[in-house]
Amino acid sequence: MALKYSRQRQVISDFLMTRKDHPTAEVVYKNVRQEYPNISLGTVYRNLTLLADMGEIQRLRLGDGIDHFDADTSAHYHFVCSECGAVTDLKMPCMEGILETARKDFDGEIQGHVTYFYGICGKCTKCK
Amino acid sequence: MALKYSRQRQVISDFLMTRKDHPTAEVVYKNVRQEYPNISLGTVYRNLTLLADMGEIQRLRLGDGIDHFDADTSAHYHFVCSECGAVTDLKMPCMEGILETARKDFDGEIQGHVTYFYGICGKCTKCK
DNA sequence: CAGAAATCAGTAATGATTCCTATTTTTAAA
DNA sequence: TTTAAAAATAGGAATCATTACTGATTTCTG
Repeated sequence: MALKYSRQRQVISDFLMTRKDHPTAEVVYKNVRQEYPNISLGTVYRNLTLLADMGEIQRLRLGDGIDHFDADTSAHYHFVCSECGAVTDLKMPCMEGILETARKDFDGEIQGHVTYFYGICGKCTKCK
Repeated sequence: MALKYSRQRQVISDFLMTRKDHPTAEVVYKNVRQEYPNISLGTVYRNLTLLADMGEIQRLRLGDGIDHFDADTSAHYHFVCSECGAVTDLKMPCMEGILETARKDFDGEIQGHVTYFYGICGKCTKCK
């Protein structure tokens, strides 16, 4: 067996499942530390990467230069607020056909696409 | 007047226009240095940011953690090779309507979207 | 239970990018 | 053309997210 159980990985995974705000590694670290005070940041990073590689979580790269993590591994789109940086899910269907369109006249294999939307979130709109 | 002419910025801008491969700041630096030997990396970064802010070039964030720059400021999509990292333009129309779809049931202002495709480029496909 | 293999905590290293400062350029006006 | 303020530069230090390293600890299999 290559992958051994680890209490730390379990706690990280459990924490991520409770969140719908797509936290960063740093946020995961700070929260997990509440119940596991001497977990190290490196362990958080390593396990987030492991979980993502196993397909149990999703790593989101949304242009802010910081990786966000999402326990919801289904295909769905995200919105990023340019004001406060909040990341939220969008209730829109995954765009089928977009890959077909991209494949036209392309020399190579297109395997997937990344899409996210940006703008000002509801909360920030109201605060102005 | 706020923005003054700078020979360095001109050279950077000129160089970028000759390229269709969306180079990184580091690549711009190495190339520009051929004809401008003591330009500094900080100057390259500052001017790329300035040009992008002025809308004269485009900053591309394609998930590899390194910013790429594109002198073509028209709306178009990119393909990133997961094997070699090459970035190429796709000849597909900008997806109108995608913003409308995203705006449905969303509380906040959606201003735009970022989309890129990934897979294995033609060159890497052949080399296997 | 023992021993190998994986994981950990803590810390150092990395790499892209930004910031800082004394010096040099640019530019508009005298 | 000279001048002086504002902006830009070179070079290097600092930042920040992330990864790598290492000796100690935990997990698992027989």
